[in-house]
Amino acid sequence: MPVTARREREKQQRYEDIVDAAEIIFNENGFANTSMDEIARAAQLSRALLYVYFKDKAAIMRAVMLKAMQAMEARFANAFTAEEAGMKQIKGIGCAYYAFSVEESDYFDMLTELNTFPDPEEPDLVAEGMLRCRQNLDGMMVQALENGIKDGSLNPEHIGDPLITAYILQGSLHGVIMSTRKPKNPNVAQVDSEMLVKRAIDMMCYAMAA
Amino acid sequence: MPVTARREREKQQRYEDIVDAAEIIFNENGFANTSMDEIARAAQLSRALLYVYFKDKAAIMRAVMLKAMQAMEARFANAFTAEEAGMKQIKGIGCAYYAFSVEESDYFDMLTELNTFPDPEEPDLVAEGMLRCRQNLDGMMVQALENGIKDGSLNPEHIGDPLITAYILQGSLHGVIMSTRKPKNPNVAQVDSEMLVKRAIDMMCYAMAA
DNA sequence: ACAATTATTGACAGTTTGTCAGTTATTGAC
DNA sequence: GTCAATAACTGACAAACTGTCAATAATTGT
Repeated sequence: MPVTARREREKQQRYEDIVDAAEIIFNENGFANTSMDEIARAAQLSRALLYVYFKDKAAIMRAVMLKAMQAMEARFANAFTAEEAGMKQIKGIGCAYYAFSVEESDYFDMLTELNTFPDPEEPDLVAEGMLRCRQNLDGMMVQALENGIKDGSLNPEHIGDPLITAYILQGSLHGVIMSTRKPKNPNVAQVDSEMLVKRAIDMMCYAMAA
Repeated sequence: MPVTARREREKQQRYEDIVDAAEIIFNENGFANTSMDEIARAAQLSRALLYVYFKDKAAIMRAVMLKAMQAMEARFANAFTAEEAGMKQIKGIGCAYYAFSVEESDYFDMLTELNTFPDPEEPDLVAEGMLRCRQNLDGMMVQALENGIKDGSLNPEHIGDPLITAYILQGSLHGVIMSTRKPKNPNVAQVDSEMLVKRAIDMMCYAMAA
């Protein structure tokens, strides 16, 4: 009689209901302009119940951010397995990052916010999930770089420590895409952002090519 | 009888008092955890008076962000004028950016936040100042790139449209530095961030070199 | 001296937050 | 089926914060 198990499943379901509802509202109004009341209404629950499942609004936000990271991880994995050669894998991951930023732009923006978002007071399951996700992302990049060194498509001299290079690639690509997303600078708004990002990817690849 | 002028100066002074006080509190507690009351107390003014000078808390934040941009602009200008050759100017600006992120890290973090910060409902003097600042930044980068093409230190084929390349350089460098600043990823925390950033600069320069 | 203008503030109404005592629903034992 | 125990859920409260406005205080020119 797995009654405990069913309870557990229902609890999990409520949790996801809340996160799914919050995701919509956050994307509509932004984190700061969203109240717990709105989330509760969207999830058809009482506001007080939200506090049973989450410490506060920021904790809900982090749960949504984890979803965003996992969505990106899936795209990275697709791009990674679609190619054999290291250079092509790197380029593929770069393009996947850009596609992600266009096709799941809300998630991309959440990952941008994550950079300035406060960490939880005490690590929880969400933080743990984020960490695993990050490690997977890093792992794929490192693997691709090592592949490229082995298969001769990348220059080991230019890459040095693959982990460091992976950080550089991720950071710079995120920065470039980010700078084209909310164009407070009217000049940037006018440029073709796809071309710009592709050029950035090409520059990095050129700098690493054998 | 420049009594009006003195009034104007005093008004300007109050304005700056508020911004200076807010800057400290924001950096201590973060924007979200700062109340108008705290700012008012720090500036030794009544809370209501803040609303005479600023529409709301976000407007004060934007004023601080403008200061941050101007601080960075000054560093860019120093680096730019310190060199003659285009390549050296670009590299110098890159290093200045990193130095800025270390020596004025609070300002750097504010500029990171600026990416996800809401724009004012209606453009004001602060927004105008930011725009000018951005144009100056872009202008210096473009100038340096054009210098490099003229003096043969940079490869025009690899640069293409200097403005596009300027955006790429700024975006990617900001992204790389940002990714090393709040290391939610414990691995990143362990790496030598100066080395990492310098390597990123070298990669970009290598990709543009003649 | 005083009317007019400008600067400043106290205090109010409206939101939102986090909590907790209390209510309702579900379960397993008998 | 009944009922005590446990779990799920909620109404309602105190505290904090926001933005505004009428009222007060200070400064100016006449």
